[in-house]
Amino acid sequence: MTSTDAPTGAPRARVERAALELFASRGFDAVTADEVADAAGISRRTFFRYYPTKADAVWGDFAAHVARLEQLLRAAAPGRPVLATICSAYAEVNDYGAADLPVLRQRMRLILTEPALQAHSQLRYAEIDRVVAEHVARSTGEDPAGLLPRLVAASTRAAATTAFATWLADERSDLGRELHRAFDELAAGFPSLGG
Amino acid sequence: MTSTDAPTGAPRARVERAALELFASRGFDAVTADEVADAAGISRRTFFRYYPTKADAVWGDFAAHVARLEQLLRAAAPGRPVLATICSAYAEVNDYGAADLPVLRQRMRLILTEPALQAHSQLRYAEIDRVVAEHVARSTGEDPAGLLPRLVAASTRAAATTAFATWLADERSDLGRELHRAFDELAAGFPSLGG
DNA sequence: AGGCTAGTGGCACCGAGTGCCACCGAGCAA
DNA sequence: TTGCTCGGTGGCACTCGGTGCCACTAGCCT
Repeated sequence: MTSTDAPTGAPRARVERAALELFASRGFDAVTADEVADAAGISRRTFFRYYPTKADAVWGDFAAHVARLEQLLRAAAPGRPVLATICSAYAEVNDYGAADLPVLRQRMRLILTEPALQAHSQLRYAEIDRVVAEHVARSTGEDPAGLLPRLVAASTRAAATTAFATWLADERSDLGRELHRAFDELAAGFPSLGG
Repeated sequence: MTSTDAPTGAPRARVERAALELFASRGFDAVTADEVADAAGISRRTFFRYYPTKADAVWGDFAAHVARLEQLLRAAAPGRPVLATICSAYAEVNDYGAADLPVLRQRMRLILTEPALQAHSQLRYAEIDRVVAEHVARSTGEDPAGLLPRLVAASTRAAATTAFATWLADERSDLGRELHRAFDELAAGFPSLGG
């Protein structure tokens, strides 16, 4: 992802790389938007035209991410268990090639550890939750705003972010495997808790 | 909660009421910190000494909230199922008298609908997650940073916020009942999903 | 009285975002 | 070539959240 050469794709990628690098080395709050803009060779004003927020520079083309997730969910086999479908969709959307993994790690480390980005992430997650809740609603015939669709969306997202966290903590782990471990626990009502 | 008369408790409560009222009527972003301070009869500078952030004025004494949750979890019967303990703790911490319910509704509506507050809430939730994860770690003998404690903390919090959302959507619903509905689904692996 | 302390307010500053306008370059018509 | 529009850019000034600093006041103690 984020490596498409759409019209004016190149400068955006430059900004994103500069931002990630600066934030990772000096901390999100300690880097001003001016510095990111300078490092990317554009003006501060243009930076805020590319990304509505300093935080948004960390998330690549997130709208495409969500769109892809939605596509996967819509294309899923109708008979398949809902949680399995959601797990596969999460796994596939986050299936990066080995070359892109370092950037993903850098990005996720920032999002999960920097308070400002942690806060901002809730707004991005809400878009994901909407898409997942709609899928659950389609699968069960319930209202997307009802308890079950919302709950499944929120819990699966919780599983996904938890998987990301444990994946980050272990340099050698595999993201897909962590996702499955988390979803398996969730789907079975946390059997590892015992009683 | 938040109705204790601790030293200098009164002015803080005035600020909180003014903030809640203004934010609810005109929207969080449309109200400046100056306006809240004026409405509460204090200076802007003092406002930011009471609350480190405009958003924090919406959450009452949240630290006490978390402390109470932690106490309940520590005092729980050791043999009891972990999820049941967590559900009870959430329910008890959020068990308000009828007189305080309107304020709670106002507060939660703001937190769940205003984007800026939605983002900020993630930082508060992280404190809750820490406490819950530690409880799970104590109960299972695992590392609090491991997958299971983190996952249970994140999923139960997801259940709680979902319960809040459905509670908000129905004027006549009972928060405790919504919490139990959500936790029951979660603990049983979402039986309502069917297969 | 003098002195200490806690709480307050005012002031100046930084940084994120935004609206506005001026500029520049590519295309296109005459 | 000249003149035109037009999308992308940069500069500028402004609002607002948040912070550091200092001066002031009210108690309170001896």
